Amino acid sequence: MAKDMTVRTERKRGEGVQFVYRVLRDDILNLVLPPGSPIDENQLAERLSMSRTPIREALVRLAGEGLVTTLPNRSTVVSNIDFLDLPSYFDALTLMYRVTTRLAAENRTPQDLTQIRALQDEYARAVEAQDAAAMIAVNRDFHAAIAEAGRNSYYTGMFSRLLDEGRRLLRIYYSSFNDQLPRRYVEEHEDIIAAIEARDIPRADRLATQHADQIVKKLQRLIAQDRRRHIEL
Amino acid sequence: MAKDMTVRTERKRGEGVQFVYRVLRDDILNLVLPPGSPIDENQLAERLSMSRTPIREALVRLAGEGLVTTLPNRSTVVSNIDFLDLPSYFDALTLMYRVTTRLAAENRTPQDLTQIRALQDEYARAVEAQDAAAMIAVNRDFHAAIAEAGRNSYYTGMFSRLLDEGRRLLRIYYSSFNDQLPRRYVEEHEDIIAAIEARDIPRADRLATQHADQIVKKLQRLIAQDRRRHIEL
DNA sequence: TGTATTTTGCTTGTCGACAAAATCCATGCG
DNA sequence: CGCATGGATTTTGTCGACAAGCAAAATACA
Repeated sequence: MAKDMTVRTERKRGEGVQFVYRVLRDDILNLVLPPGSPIDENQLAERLSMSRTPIREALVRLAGEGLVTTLPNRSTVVSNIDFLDLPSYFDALTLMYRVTTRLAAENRTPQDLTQIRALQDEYARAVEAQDAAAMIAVNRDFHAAIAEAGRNSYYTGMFSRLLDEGRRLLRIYYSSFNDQLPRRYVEEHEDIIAAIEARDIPRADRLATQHADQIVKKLQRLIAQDRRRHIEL
Repeated sequence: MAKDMTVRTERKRGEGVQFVYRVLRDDILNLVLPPGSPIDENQLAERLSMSRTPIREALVRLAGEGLVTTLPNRSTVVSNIDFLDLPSYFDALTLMYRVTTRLAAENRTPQDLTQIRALQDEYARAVEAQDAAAMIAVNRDFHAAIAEAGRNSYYTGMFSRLLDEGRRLLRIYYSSFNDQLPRRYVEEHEDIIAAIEARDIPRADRLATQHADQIVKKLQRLIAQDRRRHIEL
């Protein structure tokens, strides 16, 4: 029989929605709920032992972020990853990589640098441990920290959303990860940090562009492979 | 006595949330509800003659877009415009002006051009009529249409949100509008359209940058004036 | 008179219930 | 045998109710 997923924690008033939101968000980004999965409100309400109202509010939030799609009068489902739109996604991602890294080189404080370095260390450990899930999550946080150092809340907001969206994509294609690329990413991160520390804006821009291209190309290759496999079945 | 604001339209099931959302959004963007206004759920529920549930869902959506702020266990209020963050805003706006216009020059179809021209005509009419509200709204749609022509849904999404946010700012400072600048904007729009039609990407980029700088500088001047006025009181 | 504390009133967060809509399923017809 | 029809069931959208939480009013006290 399946594991009992019921969660019956005592929660303070007001924390309910946030709790549901986080649970669902994590499950979606980690592909525990793969794209297309229907989300049953009643079932969730029972599982988390709360009423449907907070569940619905969490779903509305997720829908606002595009992680979930509500079909009127029909079930809400985990949003699909639109593969036709991937070139646009890569384009936007590369642009945000560039502008956030540039701004970081311009505005970083010493505190920002220590924070960024800490995440870089964590990333290196994840690579050493061949822990793909951790690599994906920490990589996200690493670049989010760089964006923070740029001190532009609009960019950090946009970029965070793009990176979250990307987590699902990476999860699909980087699930088994045993080549030498991650190590290369570690080195590229080091270079980026150096440029940010040196306040060398053009170099930061160049490195960020290269790094983004690197990742995008790798993903495109993996996706192309995957496509071919599907066709040849 | 105040006008009776009660709205008692028969609405189909499922349209309730969208209705509230649109009413509130319009009121917020048009400063009918100025920043800081508290939004009372009960009052709204009575005014729109529906229960609090759909109202809350609409508020959650608006909170997700940053247009309202929910203080836990306290009233939700219309989000303030963060004047300290304005340089960041202008920066992000300029960037999005550039990339969307570039992409439009690259990918526009004839249909896109007719759509853009239609909005440009509408804008010119608004300028002629000295209708500031219409100018602001149509200007938004004009640039959104250019973004659409660029065929990158991530950019259009980001840009739309920035433009909406900007509507409030423009509303504050462009409420009385009687100088020669709007006419200049019309001309600049014309030039941008020409560059997009000619698929001249560098020129489109340059013109978009100039146009954005123009608007940003004007706003900064108005804001600086306003600041001084406040201080001198 | 001024400050600390209780009370009161109002607003929000959550709940269970109900009705409209959609889906499912069995039956009947071509 | 396939497809349409219609009722039963599930699921969503909305409602009214109620308790927890906060702010201001009222009270007690120095």
